[in-house]
Amino acid sequence: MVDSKNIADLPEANLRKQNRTVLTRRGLLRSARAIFSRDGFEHARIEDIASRAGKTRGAFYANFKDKEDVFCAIFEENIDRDMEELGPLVLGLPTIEQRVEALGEYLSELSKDRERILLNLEFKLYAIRHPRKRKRLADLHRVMRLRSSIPELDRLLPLLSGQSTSAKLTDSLAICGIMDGLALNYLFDPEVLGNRELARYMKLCLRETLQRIPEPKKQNRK
Amino acid sequence: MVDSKNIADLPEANLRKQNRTVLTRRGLLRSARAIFSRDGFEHARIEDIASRAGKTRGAFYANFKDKEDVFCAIFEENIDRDMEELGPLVLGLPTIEQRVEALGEYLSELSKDRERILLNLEFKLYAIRHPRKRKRLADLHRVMRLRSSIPELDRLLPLLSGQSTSAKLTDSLAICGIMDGLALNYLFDPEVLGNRELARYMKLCLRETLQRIPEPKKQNRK
Amino acid sequence: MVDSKNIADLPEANLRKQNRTVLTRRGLLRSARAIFSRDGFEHARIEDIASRAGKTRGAFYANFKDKEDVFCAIFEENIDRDMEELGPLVLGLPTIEQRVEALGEYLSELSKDRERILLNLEFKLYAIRHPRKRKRLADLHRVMRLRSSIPELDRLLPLLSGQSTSAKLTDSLAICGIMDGLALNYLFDPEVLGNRELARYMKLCLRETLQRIPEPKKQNRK
Amino acid sequence: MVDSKNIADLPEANLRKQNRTVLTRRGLLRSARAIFSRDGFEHARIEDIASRAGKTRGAFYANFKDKEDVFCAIFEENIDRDMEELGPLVLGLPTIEQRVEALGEYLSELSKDRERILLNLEFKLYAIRHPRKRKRLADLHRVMRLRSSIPELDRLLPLLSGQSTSAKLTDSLAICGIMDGLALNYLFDPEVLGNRELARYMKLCLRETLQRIPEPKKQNRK
DNA sequence: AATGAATGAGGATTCATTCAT
DNA sequence: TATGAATGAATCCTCATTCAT
Repeated sequence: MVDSKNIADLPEANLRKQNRTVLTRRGLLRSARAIFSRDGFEHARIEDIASRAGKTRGAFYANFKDKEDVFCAIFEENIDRDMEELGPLVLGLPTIEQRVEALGEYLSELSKDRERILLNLEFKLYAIRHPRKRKRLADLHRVMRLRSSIPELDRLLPLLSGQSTSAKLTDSLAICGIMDGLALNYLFDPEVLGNRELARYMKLCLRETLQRIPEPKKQNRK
Repeated sequence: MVDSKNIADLPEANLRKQNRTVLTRRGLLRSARAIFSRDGFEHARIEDIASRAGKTRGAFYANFKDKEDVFCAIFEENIDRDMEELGPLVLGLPTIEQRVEALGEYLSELSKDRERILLNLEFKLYAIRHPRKRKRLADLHRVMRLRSSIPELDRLLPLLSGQSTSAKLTDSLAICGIMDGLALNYLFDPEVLGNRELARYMKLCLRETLQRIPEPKKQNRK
Repeated sequence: MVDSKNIADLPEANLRKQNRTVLTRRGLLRSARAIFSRDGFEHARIEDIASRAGKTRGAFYANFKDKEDVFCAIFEENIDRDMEELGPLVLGLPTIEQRVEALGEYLSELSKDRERILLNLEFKLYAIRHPRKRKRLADLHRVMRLRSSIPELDRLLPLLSGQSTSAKLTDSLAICGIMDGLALNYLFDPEVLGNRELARYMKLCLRETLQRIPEPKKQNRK
Repeated sequence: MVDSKNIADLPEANLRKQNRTVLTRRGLLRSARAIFSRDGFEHARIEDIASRAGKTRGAFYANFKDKEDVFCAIFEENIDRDMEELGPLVLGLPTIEQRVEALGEYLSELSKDRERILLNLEFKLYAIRHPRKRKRLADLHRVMRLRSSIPELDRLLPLLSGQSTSAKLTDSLAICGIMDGLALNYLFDPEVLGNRELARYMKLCLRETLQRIPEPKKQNRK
């Protein structure tokens, strides 16, 4: 008796319930991004994260184990989202120089996404400072790189094909690093380090990276 | 006689006392660098800073107003210290390429100074996140740039002379930024982004910066 | 069915929760009175206040912003409570002299309420010493006077009706002042300044106050 | 040899030294009065006391055992100073009413000496709150009363002669109490409780006190 | 799943007091 | 006697986390 009622009821109720759950979690994640990027990991308060999402601490703890848990969840979420945008953007372009141009533009645009930049730095600093956890976090980051940049860059930038996977990783990381640094300093002093410079240096480094192997063919650069 | 003794005594005592004070302060500063770089500004504990210097919290508060005060003091101390090392190092070299080489080497070496890199990032993040204080901190940083890099780089790298001051600032900051980013990512994943790459990218960007104006002379690069 | 249960449940739960909150707050206030009066505002420890109420510091801070906050809350609570007792007590009596008698008795009784007296002094000293806040605190006290003593005394003591409001205020404050002083000194040295004297002086001053205007009618005093 | 030199030198040196010592102590006491009255006993900081006297904490501890020590010293100092001023002021007047008038004027004037009033209240509160020490402090206060007010009031106000010593004490204390209270409330709200009222109530109570025994002779009051 | 009261560890800061000079 | 660096106890306050509902 009870069952038959439940069988009919539950799916619908579950659906709604599940939906609400998903929405809550999503809201908390969005909120956490904002707070972490505004205040940094250490200074961020669970309560601020919850209340910005219109919830209370209880909701937070119903969805995440602790502060570090959301923190990681944020980056796991990022992994997939990122390059989905990059592929379509760059793949269509015919020449390397155009791709460099588009990619540089894209990355220097990213650099102005304050939230993203600060989260990224926060993540790396956190990973660096917690050696116990570094492996886990670095794996997470490595996964991000492997899953996203390489396959994509691979297809995007055929000239890289000659390199070993590890060399590609290195180059990707270097480009990320340069982006990190330029973006950080752009936030630090936008008047001095402006948009234009951001883009210029991004492209310079991309170009270098992409042409490392066929370096003698300098005529390509024209 | 008694007087003369007193006259002699007091300064001596003062000297010793002053000396002790200076030593304590110096010790606390050194310790603060280590702790801030290890734990980050927010997570750093005053007690850790004090006890690492063999002192107690009281000694800390006798020397600094609060955490932020030491934090700033560290960077004020850096300002003068920094480029004193750079001048002698590079000025002696005759050709630009040699200077680029030496400077790149120096900067990529700096990038491996974990403490320094992390402090730097910490400083910039802190400044970015505290707009009220950003002006003060950015001034501090600007002063650093203006006082050190420019005059020095100016003499070091005559090819820059043609640029406006603000363009020089921009370039300096960009180089710093790239260093920040590469260094951060080197710490984050030294296996993937190694020494060699660090130096390579540093030099690439330096070269670009230094040759922006006379860009046509690309044959120099060979 | 499930719905109806939920609908019924939540308010009930809320009620219980709210109740608990109110009880906690009330307990903390009661406790704060005791501690403040025992130790004085400055010397009072939050922890003592909390633990005397069977709670921890956290509970305290969940209910009050800080020490000053409870302190004010205590007096805000007093405002209403006070004269509720005075009205019934005195209004029933027919002659002025009886009222003076009853009021004097009441006030000299109050003077022996150690907690109350010490809190009152503490409050006034605090207000005097914090000019920035004095306005706020004096307002609080003024309100107390205006809301309670005046309307009440007004009805209680018709002979005062002829006076201006400000004169009434003055007289009320004077009576309070004399009570403060006598009570303080009673606590300071009960052997020397005893009950009887307390009452005697209270009544003397009341009589003076109440008869200031119709002062010629000295025969009433008999 | 040494002696002869010392014999000649020391007295002079001692004199100067002693002088300096006395001045230091005096300065610290004066400063302590100001600080205690401004901040209250608990909140007062040794360093504030010292630095207001142009000295450092060391000088303080060279002259006083601890905070409570200065606190008591202040009142011991007061004991003698006080009524020295009162005698000459009042003794010359012929009639009781004139003396009441003068005394009332004097006391209401005292009530406006902020420092004095606050110190007095602080002293009494402190004594009340430290039962262990209360005896000592109350003795101190009793001595003050016995040494100063009574003998003086005795001579000043011959009508009191008929009373027992303890009754005189009581009356003195009552008058002090009323002064305390009125003065406190005058500081608390000078706009409402002004000069005039202060004096009026002081005189009222004095008159009552002084005429308690010959109370029937009401015609004297005219 | 969500609330919000309560806990209690954690850490900043203050200051009376000591002590070497 | 006086200085001032240093100590360390005392206490405020914050906040991650738990838990009853």
